[in-house]
Amino acid sequence: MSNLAAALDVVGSRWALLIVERLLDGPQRYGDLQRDLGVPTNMLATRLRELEAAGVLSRLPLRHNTRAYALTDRGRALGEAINALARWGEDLPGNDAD
Amino acid sequence: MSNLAAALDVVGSRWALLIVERLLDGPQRYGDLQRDLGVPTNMLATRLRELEAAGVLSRLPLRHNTRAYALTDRGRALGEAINALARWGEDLPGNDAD
DNA sequence: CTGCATCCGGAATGATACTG
DNA sequence: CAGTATCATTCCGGATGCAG
Repeated sequence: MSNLAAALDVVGSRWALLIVERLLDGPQRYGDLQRDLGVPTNMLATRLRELEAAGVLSRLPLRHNTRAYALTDRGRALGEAINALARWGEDLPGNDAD
Repeated sequence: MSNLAAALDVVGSRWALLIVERLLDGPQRYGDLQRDLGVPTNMLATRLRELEAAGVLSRLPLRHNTRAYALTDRGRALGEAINALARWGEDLPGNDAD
């Protein structure tokens, strides 16, 4: 399996990269991600578990019943790929040239 | 919708980036992609149609019943994102450090 | 009130057989 | 060789329920 396939195996599912992109701005809580991305709650829970298992993010306990999700070093390493993809997305039809 | 979401809308489906990665080496024919990537034939046809519609690749007629798929400029612009993702994939568990 | 699990219908994906 | 048609399976998304 190629390295690209291995990467897509981890972050190739529907919301993974969007979640990581949001976390590049700093740790976020569950509800923040949910409202900000519009991701269904069950999908968010599933992706967060997978991304945590893959070492992309980790849970930071805040107070009881409240925690934040923060990128690990491996998660932050996705920044370049995410930025490259987002820049590519700028040139797609339907995006104003700003 | 963010630029990343727009990009994933085009190349976020299961085989899209793997197909483009393969085409970065130069134009390929249907059977080449199918055997090289192990992608199911119907998925390959679907993705090729979508990627062509999105302006990522184009068909090059070779002879009767034979054509090749080649990246457009927009398709080649995905190279950076793909390479970034592939480099990220190198550091995942299960990959030897070489 | 926030963080999740479960249930269920619909969409995406995959295996295989068949056609021009 | 380059696809299409069909059907099984798996994934996704919205609603709802429930625990801390």
